[in-house]
Amino acid sequence: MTHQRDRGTITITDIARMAEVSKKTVSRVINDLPSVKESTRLRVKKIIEETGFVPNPQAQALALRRSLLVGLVYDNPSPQYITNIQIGILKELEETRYQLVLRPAIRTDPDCHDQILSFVRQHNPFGLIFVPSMSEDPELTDKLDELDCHYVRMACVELGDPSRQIKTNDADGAKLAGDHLARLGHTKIAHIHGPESFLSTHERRAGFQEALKHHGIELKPEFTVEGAYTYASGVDCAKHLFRLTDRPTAIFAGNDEMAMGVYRAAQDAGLRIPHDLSVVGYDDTTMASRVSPPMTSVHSPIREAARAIAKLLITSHKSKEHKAQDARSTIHLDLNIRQSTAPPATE
Amino acid sequence: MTHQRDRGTITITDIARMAEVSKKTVSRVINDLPSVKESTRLRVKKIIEETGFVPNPQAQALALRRSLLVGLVYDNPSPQYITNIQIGILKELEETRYQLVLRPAIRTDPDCHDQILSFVRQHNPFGLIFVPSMSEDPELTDKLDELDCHYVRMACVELGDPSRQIKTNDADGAKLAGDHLARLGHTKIAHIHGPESFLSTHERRAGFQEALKHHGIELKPEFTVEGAYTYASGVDCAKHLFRLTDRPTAIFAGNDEMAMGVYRAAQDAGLRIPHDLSVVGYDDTTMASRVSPPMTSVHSPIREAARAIAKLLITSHKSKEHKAQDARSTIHLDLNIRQSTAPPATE
DNA sequence: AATATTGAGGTAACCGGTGTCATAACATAG
DNA sequence: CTATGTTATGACACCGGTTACCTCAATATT
Repeated sequence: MTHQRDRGTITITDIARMAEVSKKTVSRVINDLPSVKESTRLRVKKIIEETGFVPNPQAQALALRRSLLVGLVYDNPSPQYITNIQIGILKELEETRYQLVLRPAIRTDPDCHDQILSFVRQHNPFGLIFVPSMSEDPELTDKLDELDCHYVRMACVELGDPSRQIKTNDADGAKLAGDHLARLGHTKIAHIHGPESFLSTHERRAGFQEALKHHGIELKPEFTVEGAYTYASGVDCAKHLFRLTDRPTAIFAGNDEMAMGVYRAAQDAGLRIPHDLSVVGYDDTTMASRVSPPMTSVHSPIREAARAIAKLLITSHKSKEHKAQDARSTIHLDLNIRQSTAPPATE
Repeated sequence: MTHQRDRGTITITDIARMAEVSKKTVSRVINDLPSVKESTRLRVKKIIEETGFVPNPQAQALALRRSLLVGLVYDNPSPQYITNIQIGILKELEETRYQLVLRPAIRTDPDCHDQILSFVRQHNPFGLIFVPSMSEDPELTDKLDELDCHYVRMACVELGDPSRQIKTNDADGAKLAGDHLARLGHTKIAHIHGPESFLSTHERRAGFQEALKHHGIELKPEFTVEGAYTYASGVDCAKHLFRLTDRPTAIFAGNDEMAMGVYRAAQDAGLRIPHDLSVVGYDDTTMASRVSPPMTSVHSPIREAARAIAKLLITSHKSKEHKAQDARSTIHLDLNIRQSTAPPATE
């Protein structure tokens, strides 16, 4: 007589009874542990299959001190960016039993670390996924190591164990932008970069600078201004550049948000894009293709990168000596050339 | 001698020993249950306070058959919308122990229901939050009722228990749009609405139509076209409208995405906004304020609504007879008038 | 032949809480 | 001063898994 419970959920005890073995043996089968005769293993598996039994996550979490939760730690406020990250991760987690939990953070918040650490201590997540710029905090990762918490990171450069990270190679992306503008014949090229506290700022600026240098063009200090990766800062920085006596004919903005700000400032200043000013963005957001004229932007496959990082979290945990190189090499950057860039107007 | 465990986590047993009471009494204090002498309660509370003890979520979930997970079920793919929803919910959940788990769904997927139901059965979430258009599925909610699963909904109309729902009153929002265009003097007004399968489509269209009627204007069938709430469909629908012999002088799009499509189509057709064509959107996304000219759009406080719905989930569970009217009444819609609307050009 | 090793499997305690029920302490009524 | 509630508290099983440890037979080793 089957003694059904609350929602008629089947437990490991039910399976054990049906297969006429002990709970422990069923547990061995579930976890693919040795010391189970092949015939027994098959018999148990068959019953599990037929009944659709799935081990209770809470009970496992309690016993193993490790839940099925995967925490996504982020601070980038761009909706487009963060939803792409989420979609990528969710895609990878789809067929697994893991659940994605959102852990937004504010890096400047004094108890930002504590919030994450207390989440880890209380909920014993399977692991954490860090995306920029939360991934760039070495102190935090040190603390997590102490707690023996599993995590992987997405970042623009290598920082730590390469087998637990996906590198987005922002410098390479910026090089594409620099190369493109130089080839068009621009020489008076400006760059609006992000805040110094972001590694991507340095990477993108360095890559851009290197590409220009390769073409014998100097990125002048007065043509290099600091924005905040926001629309408003893009407007301000562009206005500043337009006021210079010998204004630039091309601007590479550190991200699309700021590039959109450049569009606005250009319009206000009566500059036509691309005739009077070429603009290149970074991120290739949806907006880039919808503005008028459609904007040239560096495209980074965020979704795929997010999926790869989620995969890494799951696999790197099992096989510690796993090679992440393959995953990393799939991150392919390219420049989406649209109508916001053209050769400089002849005087 | 304190026998520390793995991460030095303190358990209810530790507290019990320190307070010289049984586990059960500590449990009573934690859950604010009666039958605890005031002096005992205070003593236990003090120790809990001092040690920073927090009950283990997995153990509670196992015993109570109810976890601290709150599932967000959505299918709206707009990044801006969904991040606003998330931000609002997270804000409300911040000081609680609940964790937000993402459960994206595809309504047309045949096993969309099964995925949600199996999540519920396996993870025993505290509750689910449904946002449009996932909230409009009566079959699904019936099944959840069977499972005795707690849920709340955000929707544009009332559908079921009002104390477990937040109404966004889309019809009222659309009325604002209709009223605005009519007051400007437009009579040849078109509406690009969403798919018929969305309740918001009907609400917005009805509200818009009613506002026009109030001004003695008819919403002609040939000026009412169906889009898909996407940018591309907006472009197509607008192109169709422009080809009509007596084209409209104003268009109200069912959402900003489609309104952006109208912008593109207008530009391609050489129509200047607002001189040749007035455009009104719905949602008041970030893009609305950044396009050129900045777009008039119906503003709905999504974030606040999301926060309210999360609050409802938590509170309605405790006091079943809780009044949700207050929460609902705070949802205040308004029209953000920008430069995309103007009186029709005189012939 | 005696002993060690291995394989297959079971038993019982445990993870950290909560439910049920019994009981001690105390207050009130008769 | 006992009878009777009521309040405060604890003992113990249980939620559904896992780990540590044990048994027992079959095989390998000396």
